[in-house]
Amino acid sequence: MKKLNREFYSRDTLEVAKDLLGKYLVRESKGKKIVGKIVETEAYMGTKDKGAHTYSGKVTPRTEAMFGIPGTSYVYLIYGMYNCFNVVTKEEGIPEAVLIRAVEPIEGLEEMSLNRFNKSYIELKKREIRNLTSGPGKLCIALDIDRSLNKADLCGDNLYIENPDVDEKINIVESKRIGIDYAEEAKDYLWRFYIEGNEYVSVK
DNA sequence: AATGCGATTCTCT
DNA sequence: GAGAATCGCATTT
Repeated sequence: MKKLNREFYSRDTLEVAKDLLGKYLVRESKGKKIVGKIVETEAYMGTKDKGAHTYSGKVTPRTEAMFGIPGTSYVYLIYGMYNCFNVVTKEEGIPEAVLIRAVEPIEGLEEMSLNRFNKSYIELKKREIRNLTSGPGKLCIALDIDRSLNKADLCGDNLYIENPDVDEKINIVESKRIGIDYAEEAKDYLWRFYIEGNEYVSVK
């Protein structure tokens, strides 16, 4: 059983965020399979986190997904044009989630390239290859993830996460989260995790 | 009904 | 390193 089950997600959010590093995010749509290795994550800790959408604790149309069952998705629109993909964790009613900030392209390179730059993978410049999936908005474009996948079940078949066949040793770096300067003391929490030395991490 | 702005990315300089 | 693009949501009138 390679696919991560509900129990994996039904744990402490910081643990899930770290354990997701090195796992394979799989997207199946239109008969195509796209796979990226998760290399960067951020934890958002519900009502005690000023950086989280759910800090107020109120259920709203946008944040409703974060209150859902662990192992489902929370996809939201940011800056009017980009989607961000999160994994809902902990337990139903506790609005915590892990933002997937970057993946490393593994399989379906041609499909990713077409989604991102509308041209073939072999035509990409080095810079474009590095920018395929090195950010939360970028990976959503590459893996064809949008808000139609909000509240999707990650224990299903369209979008899921699995263990790689051979897991390699990784060093995890802990650092401050990106883009939440308004979050007062919470902006300094070391709730961002990434694989040391990986080229696809968005901010080193 | 109106307002203000963001868990980003891209393109320039 | 700075500025633009762009719109749904949360909050305020």
